[in-house]
Amino acid sequence: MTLRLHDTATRETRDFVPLTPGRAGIYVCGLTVQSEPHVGHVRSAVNFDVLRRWLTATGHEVDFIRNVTDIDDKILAKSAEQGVHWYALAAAMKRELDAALASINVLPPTYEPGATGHVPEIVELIEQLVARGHAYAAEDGSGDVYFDVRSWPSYGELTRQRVEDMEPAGDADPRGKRDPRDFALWKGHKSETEPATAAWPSPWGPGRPGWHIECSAMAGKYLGPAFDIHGGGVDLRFPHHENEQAQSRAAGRPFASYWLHNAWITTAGEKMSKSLGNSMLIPSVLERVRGIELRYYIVAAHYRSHVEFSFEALEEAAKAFRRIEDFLDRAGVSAVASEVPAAFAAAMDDDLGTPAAVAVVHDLVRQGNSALSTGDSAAAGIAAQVRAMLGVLGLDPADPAWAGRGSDDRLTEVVDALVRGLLEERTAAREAKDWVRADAIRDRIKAAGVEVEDTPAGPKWSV
RNA sequence: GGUGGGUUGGCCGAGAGGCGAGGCAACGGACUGCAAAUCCGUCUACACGGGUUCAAAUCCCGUACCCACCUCCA
Repeated sequence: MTLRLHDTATRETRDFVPLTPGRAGIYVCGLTVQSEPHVGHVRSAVNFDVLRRWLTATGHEVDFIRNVTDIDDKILAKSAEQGVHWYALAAAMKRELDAALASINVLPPTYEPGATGHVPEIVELIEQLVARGHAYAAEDGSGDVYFDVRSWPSYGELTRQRVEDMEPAGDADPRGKRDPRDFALWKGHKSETEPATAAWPSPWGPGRPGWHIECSAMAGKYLGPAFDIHGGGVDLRFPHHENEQAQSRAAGRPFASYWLHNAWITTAGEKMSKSLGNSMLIPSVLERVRGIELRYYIVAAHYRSHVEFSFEALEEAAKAFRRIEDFLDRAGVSAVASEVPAAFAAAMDDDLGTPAAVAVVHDLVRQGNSALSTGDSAAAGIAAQVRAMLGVLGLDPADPAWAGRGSDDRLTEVVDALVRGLLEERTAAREAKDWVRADAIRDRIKAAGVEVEDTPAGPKWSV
């Protein structure tokens, strides 16, 4: 069976056929580093991380490029408000993003280019577009350069919209545009309002890149004129991805073969960016659940399904994940199977059907628990398969990526030593059938937040 | 106005013509000194109104409501 992906450009789920067999080039639009990352932001990263891991697991060599927009209107506006350098704000937010992604085990991209480091490539691409008659310098002397939407007949093809039907940007300043729908490739420097550091030299005078052009330039540089998969959030389909494709194709580059878009996470029906309090920011969410549990929550929903975020649902997901973890604990440290079960592979091949894939994990967990309770030796093999599946989803609790998060090893040793003494007393009481005393000890430990379970192998404690 | 998506059991969340995804919660049973964990079982749902079909949550027509995008957005 081969991987099938839902291509939002054609609205079809079709076989993934890489341009070069055994290789996959993926470009994902990352974040504009202008504020702290929230749950919605990391969903996109997790979704495409799962795609990457599955392609890798099925024998592809993956080139995974995720950009970071480190200069734009918002960064400039926010930094001005806060009285800091724009690059200081961008760098600080980039560190927050890195920390958030690391906390949920999102693999670092093969390379993570930023717009500010690719001005020459951007300028070169704009020059190509001007030379081909698809872009023009603004006639108002602003130093802006615009893409000429009317010069590119297939503009709108990605989102199946006709230029005439598009709502003209009423609020936008038409400046030197030939058509209100033309968009900026290059933004001339505004020396009276913008810092001098936010400008780079260009044939059209000092300025900075427009938002869309950076992705075309960087995808082209690292993945070539044609590459396999372009990803991002649904909101980026238009205008961002439409414009990226128009720019790239107008410059003679075939661009992406498949377009993948992840759906939103909302709160109370609203976009997170609108309703956002601090509680949806990653550090606060991680005060409620562990990173691996947050990741499970994201992975358990299909990437194209809208998710209504709630802490109740998140905590429920955490419980479901602990069931998987508990099984692995009970089964003991195991190997990782080299192959994933066929039902799991089939689910993943079907447009990354992680919900069905997670259901397969749970089926195996139940079988494994059953084997453990009857002393069946199959349990170890099942645990190895479970670990293999979790690995693909980035959810293997034994992955060193999770180490050091959630529990401190030295502290665990200290607690273990203290609790063990009490448990020995309790065991003695139980052997003497002194249930009152045994339960009193268990209650005392519980009052400190430690649960005790009696297992055939003796008492076990957990926080 | 244009474009795309949605409405599934107490809850979360899959599925896309027949064969009950999975989890959480609840209830019953097994196990246990009692628990916990685990296992077995129970709870038979698809917004509404028509239609097609031997068979519809799934296809078609209509209606209602919700969400996203239309140049800041993951």
